[in-house]
Amino acid sequence: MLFMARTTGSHAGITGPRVRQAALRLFAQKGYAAVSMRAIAAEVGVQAGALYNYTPDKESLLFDLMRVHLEELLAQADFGAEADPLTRLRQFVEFHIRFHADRPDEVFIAYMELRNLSPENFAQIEALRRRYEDRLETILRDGAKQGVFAIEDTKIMTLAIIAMLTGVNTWFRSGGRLSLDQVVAQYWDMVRRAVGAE
Amino acid sequence: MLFMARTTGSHAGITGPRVRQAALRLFAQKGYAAVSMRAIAAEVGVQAGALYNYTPDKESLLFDLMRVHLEELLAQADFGAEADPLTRLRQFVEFHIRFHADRPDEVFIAYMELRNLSPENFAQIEALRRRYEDRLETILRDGAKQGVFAIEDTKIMTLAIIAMLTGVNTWFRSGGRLSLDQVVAQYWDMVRRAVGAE
DNA sequence: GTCTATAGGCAGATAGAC
DNA sequence: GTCTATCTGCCTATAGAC
Repeated sequence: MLFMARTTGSHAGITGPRVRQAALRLFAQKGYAAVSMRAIAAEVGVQAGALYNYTPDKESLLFDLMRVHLEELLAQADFGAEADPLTRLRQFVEFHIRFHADRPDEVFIAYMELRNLSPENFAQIEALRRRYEDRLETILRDGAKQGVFAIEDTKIMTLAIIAMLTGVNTWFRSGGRLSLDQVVAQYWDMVRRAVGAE
Repeated sequence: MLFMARTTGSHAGITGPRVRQAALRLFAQKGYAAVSMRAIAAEVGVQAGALYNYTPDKESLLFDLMRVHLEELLAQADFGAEADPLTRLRQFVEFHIRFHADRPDEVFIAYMELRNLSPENFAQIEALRRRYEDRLETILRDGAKQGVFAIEDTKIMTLAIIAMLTGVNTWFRSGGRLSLDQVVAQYWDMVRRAVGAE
């Protein structure tokens, strides 16, 4: 048969993604603990029991959203080690701002709902985040070693830069006073000065 | 009578503060939505019904914690307008780091639990926070006007500095690798460079 | 794969005794 | 001011029909 008979309901294979998307939106809007499985089911258009075909429990839903988000972050955060540190730092700043501005809900959840993970899942998420921080710290250390940057403590500088850049998400709105290009340019100025380049 | 008879139980006047302290600790640790009135009561050592002698409802407990925190912040954030902008900026950086490091639970709640406020209460809290941001923005604008700072957009610089400084709370632990004095010194270096001073 | 029904438990808030 | 008892309702997760 070239054309397979549709199963009843014909939504096989798409409900799963819709469940994750509904959970993402609601968790970001109201907070994990304040969102019931019934609310997620209602957003998808099914009954609560049906959700358990796609997740073993509510926490796994949260964990998977965080894990996938951070794995995508790591997959895309590639700053060629052959380039000079100043170029790599500029690439990092631009990448971080754009990636996070594109995913406000994921970013919000990944920072705000860590308390709702089991210790094992928490450790996994923290390990992924740590790997991302290490990408920036490597750039800073390379630059400091070559004398391009003047940095007293690369660990603090790493955390300070990430906090500053991630803060963009709390106020940036597409279509507002500033374009994302302008935001990137201004934060790049601040970061370049902060590391003592040029 | 110079000496008043004690009322039965003799705790009149101290249960209220203990309720707020228990709520603060539990909200910060587990999140507002995940903490029940029964859990707060257990921490204080009373039954759940007794809490309603001290708060009309659960949300008021949260709101009052945030409001008092931000009012204390504003009351202490006084940077003499007569001094030069660079000195006032240094005072701001030191004050912000120390004040926030002293109150990790209050800071956490005031940033993470905004979603659980009614629209009216949310607006009040945001107004207080905005007043605090304005104190920094005024310093930056004065410095820019006098040519002491080189700042393209004072609003962005304000938010970037506050995000960077508040980020200290996510990793700083008293007794760790760095003293708070060292942290203050390093962040002051970064901020001074970021605004283009000297 | 989705439904209905339900088990078993906890939630916020209130009433009335002491 | 605190207690016990309770109202009313929602919670996560599972069982079994279709």
